[in-house]
Amino acid sequence: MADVAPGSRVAVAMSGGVDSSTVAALLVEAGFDVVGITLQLYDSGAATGKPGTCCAGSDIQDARSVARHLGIPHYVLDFESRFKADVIEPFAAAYARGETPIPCVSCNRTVKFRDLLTIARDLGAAALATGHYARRVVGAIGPELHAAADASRDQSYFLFATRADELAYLRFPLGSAANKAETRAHAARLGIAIADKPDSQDICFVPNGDYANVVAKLRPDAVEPGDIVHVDGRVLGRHDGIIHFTVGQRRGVGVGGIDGASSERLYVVRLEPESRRVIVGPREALATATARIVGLSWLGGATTPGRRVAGEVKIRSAQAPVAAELTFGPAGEAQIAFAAPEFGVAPGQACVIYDGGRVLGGGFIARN
RNA sequence: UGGGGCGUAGCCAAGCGGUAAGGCAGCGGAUUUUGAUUCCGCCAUUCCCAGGUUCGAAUCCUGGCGCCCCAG
Repeated sequence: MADVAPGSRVAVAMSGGVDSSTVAALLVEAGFDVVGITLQLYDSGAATGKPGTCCAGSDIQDARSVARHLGIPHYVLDFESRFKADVIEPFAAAYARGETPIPCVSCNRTVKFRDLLTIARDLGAAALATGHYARRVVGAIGPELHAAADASRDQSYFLFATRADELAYLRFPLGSAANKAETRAHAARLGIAIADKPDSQDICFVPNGDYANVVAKLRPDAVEPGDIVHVDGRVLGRHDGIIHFTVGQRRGVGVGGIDGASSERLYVVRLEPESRRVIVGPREALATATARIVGLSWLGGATTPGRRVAGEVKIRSAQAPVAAELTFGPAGEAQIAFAAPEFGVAPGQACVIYDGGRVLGGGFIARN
């Protein structure tokens, strides 16, 4: 926050969780004119009783009481329709297409860093702070996005689509925290009642982790049963809809020990929405050397087609970066070549490329 | 109805007289602001059925029943 004038107004995106509540408290303590903003993103009734998610109904109450405790103004904005259009519907559409969406990225790039950010500006705030574990480092030509100091909590993967102009306005005060315990210690020290609240997990708008049920309601057409087919051609069984599967998945396929077949673990290798087939095979069948990414977002300089960039990539959040090379393709596209084969490269998921701890950019893994 | 083989958990399968391996699937948990992966734990008082031998049987014997293969 060093580059924000002391005492100036700062907006804080308060989800009602420990992290963003602590950010608000720390900024109040540091003397900023803090304004809390909480978004109502979906029907809170549907998620009632589901603790630990980032934006649930009860969390709005938590955010409100933290703001009251801190003595700061607090606004709750109804973003339900935008969230539905920009996050939930694309989420369902992706599953219907046989992809595995990553709603947190959609949410950050639209509802939070586009819409909420605009409102923060309208409120006269000099910056918008969030509770993300990522670092914003001011480099030679402007702010850069870096992984959090605590690699185990790093959330930069979910922020790869952040644009330079947005990054200029954003602040992530927790990015340099040593670990979550440090955040909780701050929360306790600053008298935040929810200092011990569990971490969020699962998709915030999906109660009980049953995302397929949410997809089914929005896209009943996408829930047609089909065959489960082995890569060698054998039909092993039936499934209840392609939306229940993701590339790389092992459990829940339900086709172990088929009629004398070898008792090897079977993974989902590919989804074929046209024929509604789920193709499964041994782990080796998942090995992938390259991936085409679309919807490229780039913070690392020129994107001239043919230009190559060596770095490390993540194709899922909870994974150590692995060596790879990116080659820019036509507008918005790039090709990734992994130094060693990757297993479980799922279309729809994000592929983020790093240079050391710095996020250069990323995109979404395309099918085929 | 001659010959041969086999019947162990949802599936595959070890065991060959000493008190039921393992794998797959499934279930539970840990991890995780996506989906997954991974890891940990659980999962046959019982071996097709009925008798018998034995201190002791899934393992040996007898008789059933059920499959499979070859030959008619």
